[in-house]
Amino acid sequence: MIRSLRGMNDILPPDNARFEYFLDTAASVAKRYGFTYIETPLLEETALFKRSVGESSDIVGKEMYQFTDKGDNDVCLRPEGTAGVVRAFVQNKLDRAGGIHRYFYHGPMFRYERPQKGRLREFHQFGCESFGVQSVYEDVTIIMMIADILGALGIGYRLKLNSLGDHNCMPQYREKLVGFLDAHEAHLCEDCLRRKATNPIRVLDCKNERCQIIYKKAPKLINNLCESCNSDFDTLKHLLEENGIVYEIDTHLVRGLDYYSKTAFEFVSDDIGAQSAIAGGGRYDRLVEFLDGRATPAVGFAIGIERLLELIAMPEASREGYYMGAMDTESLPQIMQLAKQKRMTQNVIVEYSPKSLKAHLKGADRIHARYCVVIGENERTEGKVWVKDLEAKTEAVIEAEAL
RNA sequence: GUGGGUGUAGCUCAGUUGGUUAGAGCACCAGUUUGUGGCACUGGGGGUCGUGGGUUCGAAACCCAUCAUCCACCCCA
Repeated sequence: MIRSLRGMNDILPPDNARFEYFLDTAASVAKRYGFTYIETPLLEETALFKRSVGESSDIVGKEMYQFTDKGDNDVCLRPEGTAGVVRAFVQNKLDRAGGIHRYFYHGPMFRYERPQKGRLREFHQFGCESFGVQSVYEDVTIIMMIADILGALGIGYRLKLNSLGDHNCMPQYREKLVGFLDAHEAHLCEDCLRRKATNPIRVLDCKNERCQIIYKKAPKLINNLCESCNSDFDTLKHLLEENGIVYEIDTHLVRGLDYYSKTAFEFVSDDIGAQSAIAGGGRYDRLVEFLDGRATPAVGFAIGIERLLELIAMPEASREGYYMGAMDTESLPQIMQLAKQKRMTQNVIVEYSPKSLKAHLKGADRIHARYCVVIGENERTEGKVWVKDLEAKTEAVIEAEAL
């Protein structure tokens, strides 16, 4: 038997209903916030991700589905959504057009990782990207939008917040931190020594207890922000408070992708296992430039759809649609015609084998149909149909055209 | 990439210190006699016990390998 590849799943009932419900909900909220749908290719030039996500990240370093195509191009399946949207933004010269551009997207992402609960090799994200707004108010709006989406789905969460500084204060802080790490080099774990060289900010996220004890005394980025970063972060916090959004500051929140600056946030759930991040994002003011566009401030996020699925509170399923059947072979053609008519506006399932009324009712009930329509000999000779509303438990024999 | 757990019916799982035709519940199909659903009852279909070796008179069970899957580390959505 041929199986799907490891970490790549089919989405079947009943999860597909949740999946669809999530997309409907998220897209309609995003539209209310002025975002429009954008679709970009699943396959992109490898260089795009190297330059945006960053070579020091695990995603680019070891998790990409990368290969050479028949035209000898170095390509890979997208491991995340932002890079492609930014590429599209630049390629279509929207950076030069000026103004504000807001997009949302959804679709599969690919990362070659060892699968576990909440972590797949092919998974789906819903994300938004906003271009051209410098104001931290946009960051707040985006966070409120995620809260709206999660709220509409009945999903509880904790919001973690941090500021990563900008090209002004971050490099200075980095130096300060490296100085601190040099002073404690003898006591650091191997991973941290490696991180010190590649991406020193990441050491703060180290799970090693001995390292964490040391880092308690490490300089904190949040205390080393420049004036504008600091005041933006304050504004962000105040606005969130005023809008009733509870957050916690997590100075160790260092998004894994290199392009973030200033605002970084992560929505986590405590109910879904070790892979607890359900949404993450932040500001990436330099990324458009990195991808050869004109400097454009931007902020965005992505939601991991599979991680939400089991948390979604679905609206109660009600009886829906029609079940149609005949009691004798002669009546079957009429059922087919009735079904054709009704399908202009309604869901209709037709039972093709003639059977007793009782058996039809059983069948209609099993598929949760609202109405059971049956034609027997009596109805056929009179040009009528028998209809029962399985919810109201009422029934009637009516003219076929009146159905 | 590293560690641990688990593979028996469509699903959830039993299966005694190795013993004869491998079971249950749910689901599915059919029936319970005149044209009335959910309940109940009766019957039925469906399994090369993940795969390949080995030990044994005999393996679903014990051993080895392999594959798959799950969980965790790592990292992240």
